[in-house]
Parts: sequence; structure tokens; C-alpha cells
Amino acid sequence: MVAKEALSIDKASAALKLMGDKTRLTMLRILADHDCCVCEFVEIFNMSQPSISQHVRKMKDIGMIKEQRRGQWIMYSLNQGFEGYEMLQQVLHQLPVQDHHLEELIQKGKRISCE
Amino acid sequence: MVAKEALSIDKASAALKLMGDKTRLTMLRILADHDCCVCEFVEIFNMSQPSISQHVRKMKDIGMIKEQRRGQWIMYSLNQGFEGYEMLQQVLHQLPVQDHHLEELIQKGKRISCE
DNA sequence: TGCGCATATAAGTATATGCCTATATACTAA
DNA sequence: TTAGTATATAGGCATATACTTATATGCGCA
Repeated sequence: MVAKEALSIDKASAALKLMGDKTRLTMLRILADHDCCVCEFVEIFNMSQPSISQHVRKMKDIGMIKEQRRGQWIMYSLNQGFEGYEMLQQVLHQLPVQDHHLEELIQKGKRISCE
Repeated sequence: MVAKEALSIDKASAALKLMGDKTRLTMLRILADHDCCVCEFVEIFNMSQPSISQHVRKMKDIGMIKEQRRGQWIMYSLNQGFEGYEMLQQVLHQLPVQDHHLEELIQKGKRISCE
């Protein structure tokens, strides 16, 4: 069994800085259970689409999340290949499940499911 | 066995924001192994004393670290009673040990040990 | 008391962050 | 091609952050 490489302070602090924003942390907690697209986050956070897009971009830029286009939508998910993925998971598992946001979305008929 | 209370998003993001700074994260990683005083951090980070003092204050203000006066010095340590203590520990354990900073300090004869 | 060391606070400044509106790009479907 | 929807980018603005220097406070000891 190979010893686990420690995460550098630089990389960890960059990841933690992004996690240190309430909006992004909530997004990440949601993504821990379900993939989401930008327009769902816009509904959930009641925030402008460009704001959401910028939060998402920052997380994508450091490899924390990844995107996959599905037709018109781009679905975002946690990137299991992210170097800080284990740390991220450990943090997210200490946080309350955020399913109520998705349930609201479903009630409003706004949940995207591109099958 | 009582189920562990989840940490609120608000409290977690406040803690993560503080951890998201390279200087503070390194301080915390050091404190995971050894108590330190402000003047030691000043040596280690080669930064002005007020800067260090302000970093320390932010972490103290949210209860992440605690202080104990020992004569002339104030020793800082991780606060085991901090609500996010477990999360903090999990993050810190993913980071490389920072003992080299203390070893440099000892070589320079600047390590404080108030016995 | 008064000096020296450790730490804290105040005030100023440059940069970073997070939001907005306006606009551009990408895809779908008529 | 054109309209409609989803997302990204650009630019601007207000606030937050991280540093600095100057000064105040707290403690130990002669």
C-alpha cells in the first residue's frame, strides 16, 4: 500500500479559499449528492446567472469540479480526480445535506433532468 | 452513541475562509503539533508582528485557537472545544508536517520554551 | 517607578472578491 | 436562418482582505 501524498499547503489553501464562500460551499455540498447545471443554481441561490457562472468557473479552474455538456445544458459535478478530492469529501461530509434546495426546485418544476 | 451534529454551512464557511489563507493554514498546521507564540510566527513567516497578530486574532475570534499567557508570552494552541475542530483536524492531517519551521527556529535559538 | 520585551490596536493603502448589468457565444428546434 | 434558452465573458463598483507603520497596552524585573 502506497503512502498517501500530502497535499501541499499552496494547493490546499487555494481549495479552502474557494470552500470558504457560503454560496460555493453550499453548491459543493449539493454536488456531493447530485450533479447540477448553472440554471438550477441560479434558482436555488436567487442570484444572477453571471454570478453563479463565476463561482462555478473558479471551482472549475482549479479542477475541483468538472463539466459535461448535455444538449443545451452543462452539468457540473465534483471532480474525483481533483488532488484535494479527499479533503473536499471529508469537509462536505461534516455539513448538513442540502436536499431541500433540490426539493424546492422540483416543486417549482425547475429541476433539470436531461435523460 | 449520539449522532454527530452536522456543522452549519455558515460556521463551516467562516472557518474554511480563515483556513484559505496560506499563512494561517501553515500556522494551523504547526499548531496541530506544537503550541506557538506570536514572536515565533513572526520569525517563521518573516512578516511584521502586527500582521501575525491580526491573523491570530481572526482565528481566536471564531474560537479556532485559544491563548494562554505564560509570563511575558502568550502561547496559542488549537482549541479542542471549537465546533469545527474535527473538520479542522481532518484538513490539517492531509497537509505535510511543518516541523522544519520549528527546527530553523531552534537553530536560530529563537524557539520559545517557557518552562 | 521605569525600562525592555511581547503583543494588540489604529489607521492607511493596494489588491482581491463578489456582486451587478450588458453583451457575446453555443446549442436546440422551428 | 431565426428565435429562444443556457452559459460565458467584459466591465464597473462597493466591500473585504492583507499588508504596512505608528502607537498603545501588558507583563517582568531592576
